[in-house]
Amino acid sequence: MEHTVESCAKAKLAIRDTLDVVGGKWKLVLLSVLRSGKKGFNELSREAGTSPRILSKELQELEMHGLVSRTVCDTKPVTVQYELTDYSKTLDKVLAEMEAWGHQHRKKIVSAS
Amino acid sequence: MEHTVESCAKAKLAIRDTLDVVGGKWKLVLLSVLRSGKKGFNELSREAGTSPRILSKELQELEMHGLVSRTVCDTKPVTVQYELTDYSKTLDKVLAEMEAWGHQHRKKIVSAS
DNA sequence: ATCTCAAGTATCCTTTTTGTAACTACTATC
DNA sequence: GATAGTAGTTACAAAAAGGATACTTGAGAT
Repeated sequence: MEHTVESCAKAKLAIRDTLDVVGGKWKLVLLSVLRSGKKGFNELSREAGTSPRILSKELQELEMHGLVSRTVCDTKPVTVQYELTDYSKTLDKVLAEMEAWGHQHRKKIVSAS
Repeated sequence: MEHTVESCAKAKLAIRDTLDVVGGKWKLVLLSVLRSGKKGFNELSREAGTSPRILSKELQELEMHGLVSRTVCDTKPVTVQYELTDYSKTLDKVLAEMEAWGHQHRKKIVSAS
């Protein structure tokens, strides 16, 4: 892999595109949490640690981008299931690499102190 | 790889740690741009498309985290070289995966319209 | 009737981020 | 002396993001 000025312009664009979809404080965390299975709204709110307002907005955006599906279940009280889509699996490697990096970085920081 | 609730708590933390270091609009873009070689301040500003104010702040943070080195050269006008550190190479896979994803996502979107 | 629980929404406010544009300091050049 | 190029900083404003809390709606349980 070479790093010319032109190839970097492409890379820059791709990075930006990715950040537009999964950037911000919560989207990757939500995807990561949803990997352990489908979740209801409040359940997700608890596990991710987001307030309902934020969660609602983030989920709508993830749904728009085809990364999460929302299913209303005919139970009483009505429940909703949020679940990863097949397309979201294309992000698996990104998530895996970020998890791995975060993990090793924390170890590095801790051992240095 | 299994996705239990506990392993997801770990994953969540790691993702958060990563986002704390390279999250935001510019850091990954700057790292990506710097992959084509060391750059001066204004050069970086032009290529990345950031104003000096933002660039200055972002570079300081990247330097603090050991991802970028800053070298003052004894030229007239004084110039400064910003360069990737060895440690920043640990992010190569993350960057590569994000680039790949952004690239395929754009193709998908374009072909759908 | 009242309480509870689900999934959200509405309101309000604070913090963070981003951007613009001007300005500094230093030197070299015209 | 005026101008330009380097690397930033400062001041100010605008926008985006994030957070806390209360409220809504509908049905079942007490």
